[in-house]
Amino acid sequence: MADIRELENIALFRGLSRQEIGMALEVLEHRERSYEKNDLIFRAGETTETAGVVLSGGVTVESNDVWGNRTVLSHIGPGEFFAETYAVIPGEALSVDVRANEPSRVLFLGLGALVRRGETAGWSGVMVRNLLMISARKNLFLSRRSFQTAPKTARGRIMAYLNAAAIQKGAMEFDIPFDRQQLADYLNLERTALSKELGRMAAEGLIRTRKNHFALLREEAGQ
Amino acid sequence: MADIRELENIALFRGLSRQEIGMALEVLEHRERSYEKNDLIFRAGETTETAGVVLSGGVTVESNDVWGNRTVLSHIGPGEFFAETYAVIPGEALSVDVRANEPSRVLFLGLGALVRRGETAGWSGVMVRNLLMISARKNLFLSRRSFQTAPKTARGRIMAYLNAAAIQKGAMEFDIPFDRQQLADYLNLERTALSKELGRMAAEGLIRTRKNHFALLREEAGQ
DNA sequence: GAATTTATGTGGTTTTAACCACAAAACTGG
DNA sequence: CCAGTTTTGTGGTTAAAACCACATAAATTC
Repeated sequence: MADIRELENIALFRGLSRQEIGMALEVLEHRERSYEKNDLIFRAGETTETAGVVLSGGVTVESNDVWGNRTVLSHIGPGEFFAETYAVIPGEALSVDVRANEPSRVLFLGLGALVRRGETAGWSGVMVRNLLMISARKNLFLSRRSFQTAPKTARGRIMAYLNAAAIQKGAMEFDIPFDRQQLADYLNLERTALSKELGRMAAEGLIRTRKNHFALLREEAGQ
Repeated sequence: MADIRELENIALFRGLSRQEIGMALEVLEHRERSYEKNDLIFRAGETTETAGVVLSGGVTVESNDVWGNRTVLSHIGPGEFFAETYAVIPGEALSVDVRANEPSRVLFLGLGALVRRGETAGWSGVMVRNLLMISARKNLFLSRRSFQTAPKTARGRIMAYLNAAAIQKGAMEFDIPFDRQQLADYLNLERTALSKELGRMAAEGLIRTRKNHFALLREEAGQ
């Protein structure tokens, strides 16, 4: 079960005392659940008033059309939210699936209640503002992905992605949360085309990679 | 100058009396400005605590890299917000330019002040919640664009875009806010490739188009 | 640890969009 | 209405990714 200490670092509860977090959990009808790898957490078409917070593990937000084309929109790691957009807009049907990318624990929070409550004073108001920040940051992430998928060449997209990852991790060497297929689906590339381009880049001495571990080898790649 | 009646329909002021809107305008240090076509309103790299509302005309949010590659992220029409994400996150540098797509009037509102004010009760709290809804909806728009740029073929992207436009307008015939170059930059296509594909689609009887007016001619294209 | 499944890489072919040069058409401002 | 500008379309070439079939490697299961 989730410890209050585990929740203190979650952006939604920033600025709240432990006691207030406890009260908030009541109001938000929290519940926790565990998932195995590849379990579906939300399905496109559903509606929800409930958002999820990843406590451990990781989930992917993806869209799958009837022809089997998959688009990976984002990866959500520990402490991060998913489906909060839909929880906040009443009746809006999900346009994405959410899937456990590995064994994961998820805390669900009924944000709909929070937003619809007239009351905005006190910790309730603080949480709405926190939620606004969370939503705004998600905007930035979505924009970022747009820039990573904008280049017309595979190399351009891969570079954009790896650069962003390096900047975010603050290191030239890092793990990514995707396997090859998922990275291809994230960058809107075909898997084997991605593999080939990564091979070429390694041959040119730009990167070194094994599985989901990457190292950027040249300055121009890291900045 | 903006009439209060012009502002009543803006999502940010939903649920506020005219009097409250007046007070809010004070707090938000509103100011209005007009732009000519192609004027830059915000420039990538800047920071702002001020968001914009389009009162008339329209603006585009775009990214331009040093090699001249342009990506059009979105078109903002009357009553809609831009840069509110950056206004809400203190110190976050814009990763996009905002440009007047035609002669436009813009109302600027200092949302930073609103979010940083401790007070969340009363109309101030209502506005924060409205802002959350605005931000959440922008999330949906950004996701939608991701789905429109995800297909690997020009035809797939064009279809995804036109379908979404038809659904949004609730009609099989409509105007789009983009010229050919902008639509190409929105769909991450090369302009002449877009022209050719549109030509092919017209030849196949799928669509009819002249300038920025489009008509979808077959059922399978309209749903 | 053998068998099976899953993930990744490679070669070859085909399709398609980028790219380039230019023509035609539509708009603009005197 | 004309000259100049901007927008849109077309043809041809090239580059690149999609696609397919398969090989290899790694992980998982029993």
